[in-house]
Amino acid sequence: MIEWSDDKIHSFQITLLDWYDHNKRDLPWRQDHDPYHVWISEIMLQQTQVQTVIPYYERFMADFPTIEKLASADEGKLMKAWEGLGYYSRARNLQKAAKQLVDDYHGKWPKTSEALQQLAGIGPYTAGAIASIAFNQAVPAVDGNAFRVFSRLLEIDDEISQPHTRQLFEKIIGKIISKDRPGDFNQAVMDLGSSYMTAANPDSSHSPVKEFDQSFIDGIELNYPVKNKKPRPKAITYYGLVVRSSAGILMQKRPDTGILADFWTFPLVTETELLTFDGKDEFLTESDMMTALTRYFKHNYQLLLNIQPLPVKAVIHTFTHQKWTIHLLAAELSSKVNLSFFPGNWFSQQDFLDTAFPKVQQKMTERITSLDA
DNA sequence: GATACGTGGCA
DNA sequence: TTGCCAAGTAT
Repeated sequence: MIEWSDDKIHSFQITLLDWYDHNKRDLPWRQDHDPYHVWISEIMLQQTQVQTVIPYYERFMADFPTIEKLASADEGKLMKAWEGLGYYSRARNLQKAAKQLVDDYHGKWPKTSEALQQLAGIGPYTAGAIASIAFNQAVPAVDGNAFRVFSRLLEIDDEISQPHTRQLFEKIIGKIISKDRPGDFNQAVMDLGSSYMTAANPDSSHSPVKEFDQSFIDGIELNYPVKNKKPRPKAITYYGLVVRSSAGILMQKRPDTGILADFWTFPLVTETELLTFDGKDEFLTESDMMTALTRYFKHNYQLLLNIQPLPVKAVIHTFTHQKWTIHLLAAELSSKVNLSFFPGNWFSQQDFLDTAFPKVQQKMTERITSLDA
């Protein structure tokens, strides 16, 4: 790691901000510095690309234009607005924080990074972004761009996923950040990181700060940032049941913790769970599997099912840590049944239009729809 | 301090 | 198809 003199820091600030003034992206949330606008955009942009966020941001502002509207919003409507963006706890924390602001802060924003981090869903990065952009506080906003940009500029070899490394970057950037225009400085770093100093195909030779880029000068910019490899998603096989009645299709509410918390999906059973229930290591025939599934639902929910395979391809969906393969089966309820032991509801066509679903359920729904066509 | 938490794009 | 990336936070 190299260090910069005060003169070099000043020169870097001038160069970066001059480039930003002439080349900054025209984004919907950059029309003003309203903390509500900054906040919503920053939450949406977590682990999500700008082009994906733009239409969501526009719709969100039309639906929930103020903190008060967001705080009092119907949760189903809020989730519908977030549908497809992923990391859904972001949306739930958004409303939780809106209520905090209305109830505990009388609708007045705290203006320091430390105070902002007391709000649900706001961590060190987002707090720094809001404090600097909306309130002109000279604090760093260390996101993936900042890690990449400054690790390359200064050849910082620390592994960036280590929590301690964030503090190192905050300290370093805290010295380099423009004290006059901290918000523009932080945003300039982000624009730089998404243009000339990208992860895969950087264009370092045309970068406005190439003369400050030690790793480029040394021809080793792709060595930065230093990052650990992630484990591959764990493969999980599911059986998904399509149960129809005159009232609609049977949907099951997921647990309120874990992946896709509180979302509605077709009833799902993991192959592992079913094998354990059946006392087997594997199913030798499809018939054995369906027999076990029938017993499983009868035993756990008092549901009597007549199951048969559906002529559709398995649904494959990959999350960050799990890869699901879902085999779909048709199931008829035999005669009159009591659903009181089953955590589910019959969904009408209108329900399917009104409810927010995760992408993996949308894929399953498409399979069924293609059968009808 | 590892791990969980969604989705889409790209090579 | 697989791996990795894209403006992180919570536990």
